[in-house]
Amino acid sequence: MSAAPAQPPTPVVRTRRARGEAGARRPVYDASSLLAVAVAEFNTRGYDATSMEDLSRAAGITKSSFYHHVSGKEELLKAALQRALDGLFAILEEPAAQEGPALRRLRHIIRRQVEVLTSELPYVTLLLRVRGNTETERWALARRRAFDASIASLVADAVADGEVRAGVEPSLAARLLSGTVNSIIEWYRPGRPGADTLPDEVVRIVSEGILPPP
Amino acid sequence: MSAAPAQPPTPVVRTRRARGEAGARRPVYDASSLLAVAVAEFNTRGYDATSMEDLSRAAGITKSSFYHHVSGKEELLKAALQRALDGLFAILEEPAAQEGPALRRLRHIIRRQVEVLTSELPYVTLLLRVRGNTETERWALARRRAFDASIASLVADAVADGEVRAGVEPSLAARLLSGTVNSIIEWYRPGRPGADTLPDEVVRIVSEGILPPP
DNA sequence: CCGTACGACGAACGATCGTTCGGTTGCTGC
DNA sequence: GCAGCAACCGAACGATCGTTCGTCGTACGG
Repeated sequence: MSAAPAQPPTPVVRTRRARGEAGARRPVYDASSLLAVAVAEFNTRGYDATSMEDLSRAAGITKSSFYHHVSGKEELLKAALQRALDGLFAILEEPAAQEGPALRRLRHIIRRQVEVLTSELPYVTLLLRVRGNTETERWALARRRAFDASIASLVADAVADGEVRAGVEPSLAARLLSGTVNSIIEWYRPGRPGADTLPDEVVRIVSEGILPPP
Repeated sequence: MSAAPAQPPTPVVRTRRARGEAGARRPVYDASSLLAVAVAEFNTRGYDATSMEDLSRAAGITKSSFYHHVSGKEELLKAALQRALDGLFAILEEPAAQEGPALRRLRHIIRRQVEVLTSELPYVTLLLRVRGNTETERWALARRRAFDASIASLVADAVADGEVRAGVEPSLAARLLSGTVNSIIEWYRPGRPGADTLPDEVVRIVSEGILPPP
């Protein structure tokens, strides 16, 4: 499997070994840097199609060495999904997401969701592709559904308050809203110009529409 | 792998054997019915996580029997992707997609794309999840990009004609447009009420927006 | 300058992968 | 009623999967 183009003997970005004040040594790879490498591989080949051999090769060490730092494949997945979910759920805890009229809260959440999608792109990408094969994946799916349900409930509130134009079924609007925002992971890549204006542009587009009304 | 909940010994829907007029026998399973079974499994577990054992069990026969009907796993994938791509590209050949002002053509294509997405749901779902690990997957990815490029070009034409409201960057609008439409596969399931009105609702929402302007 | 702890490594484990093969069964056309 | 063939099955193949283990080299604390 994973007949993807074999990458060249990837140069490894090692966090230089540093001595702690108490004399404790730090590993050459910290857990988060190996996680970043692994998530990048997961996203290009897909989680199931990525072997531990692929991961260790991308990190520049052998498979057995890789296991010296991580506990297993699924633990890597869980850590990545945890990070993505933490970023998303933290949005709901912000004051601007909890106070004020539903429509205003909704717009704030969408703007922040775009920001988290772009800043935590690899982790959220992995989250949005989970299928539910293992217990870890099912847990992530359930948490993700809970997040979407929060937004859907907010859309329903906005409709009930008369803040959203009539004729739009709330559940359909919420689904298309989430779908539109989440689709950003399919094309956004960090470092492109105008990335800082993206959140506002997205909020504007879901508000005004893409095409003009007929 | 594929620790997904083991389904009960699935009852098999066999197309009853029929004698052809010329005396040719038809197999108990025709190729398309086995393809449908396989694609359904691919979509629930993911292509890589689905084993040939899973497919044959879903069809109600053993793995070796399954190979009597199909030539291999990747051939199944290719046939499914072919069907999805054929459905999408056929839209571009319709007269209403080739004649008239860009905005009108665009709206027609979107409406038809929603229809194809729902009528060919399993196949399009598989197409939208392809990652590019094998030559077949890369071929499907390239064809899909060509389809998206056609729509993006049409959006650019509409903007150039002054038919789309100002302030929307054409490439961003096109990407969010495709993302919105494609996200339907994440939640649409056949047989739900109001399915026939979905295409028009989607066209309306991408035209008027989801939330009211601030 | 030595002892040790840790990072890296090769080899191998059982399991499962996609695929093949030879043989059995039961219906069909003649 | 017999020959033939399509459908089916059990068993096994080489490969690769995720994971484990014992060992080696070496940089660092003492």
